Amino acid sequence: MDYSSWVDTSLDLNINSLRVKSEVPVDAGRSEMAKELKPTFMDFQTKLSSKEETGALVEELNRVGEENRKLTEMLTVMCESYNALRSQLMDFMSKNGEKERLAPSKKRKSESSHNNNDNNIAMNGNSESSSTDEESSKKPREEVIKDKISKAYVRTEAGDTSLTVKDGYQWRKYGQKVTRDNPCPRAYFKCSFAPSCPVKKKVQRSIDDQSVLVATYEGEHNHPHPSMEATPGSNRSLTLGSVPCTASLASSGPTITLDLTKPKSSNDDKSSRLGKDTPEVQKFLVEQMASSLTKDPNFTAALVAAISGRMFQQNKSEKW
DNA sequence: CGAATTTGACCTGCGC
DNA sequence: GCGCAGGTCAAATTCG
Repeated sequence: MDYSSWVDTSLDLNINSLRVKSEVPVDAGRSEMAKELKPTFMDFQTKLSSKEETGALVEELNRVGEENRKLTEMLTVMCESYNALRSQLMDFMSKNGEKERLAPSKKRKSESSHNNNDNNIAMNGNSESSSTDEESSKKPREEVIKDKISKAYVRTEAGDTSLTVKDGYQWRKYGQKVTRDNPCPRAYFKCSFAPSCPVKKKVQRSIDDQSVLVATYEGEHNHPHPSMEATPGSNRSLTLGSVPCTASLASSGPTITLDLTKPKSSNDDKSSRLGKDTPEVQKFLVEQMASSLTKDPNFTAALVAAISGRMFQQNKSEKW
């Protein structure tokens, strides 16, 4: 999918007032910049009276504000596109899921209802949440963990045989089992960061692609994310609500695996939280934008020009 | 030596 | 009720 068609991340920052042309090749631009900047700002200083200068600054401020507004709109559009696409995906998967469920299976009920994830098109979630009070009294141990189930797909390096998914939390392994439908063993983890945290995690390699780890999270953490407290920014994973979003660094660059398999019908509040109103989502998108901005040589050049220009301007005004 | 992991035994739910 | 399969427990083992 071509995400670049949604939003043009190479932002046109309208830096023409500084005469740093975006068409100038980067390397040439950087060397030319020094030559170009001095006369530009000398002209800028000498030609403008203080009133004009104030006006220009106000104009600049307005322009920046306008761009800020545009960015916000772009972000909104992007989020809406994401939501639309997501709902389409849910429709598609629910149709497929029904087909699969119609097929007679000798497998256990629980397996067919929420564990048909072998082909990476998973319908996970709360299909069992309709259990009656009678049932829940029969199995009190399960009632807590059945409410929040999410999946994360994490690509690992080829030689990596460990079943560890680095999502920032501390996990204690308490079991491993080879399941019938997948020759790769499934590892069972409990969250050990907080003693009372009920969250469990199952990690198993995908039967289709053994380099992909499928992590199934059950329950919700009753404590803040460890990386938020300890080393913010050191961990490149975050959790969007109960939906994990895992970033792993590969040789070709960061791979981001989002769990989009939450059923639309269940947990409507969750679904809406995935939208533009979720601060985590906005933070994540802003980080993505910031990342793409800093990678853009034109933006970097413009930033250098703007900063050096301001400094030059300030030095001049101090001297005068 | 304490914490973490491994692994076989046991428990539980489900289909027949 | 029996067998199967997934999930959990806990003693043994490994690791830092």
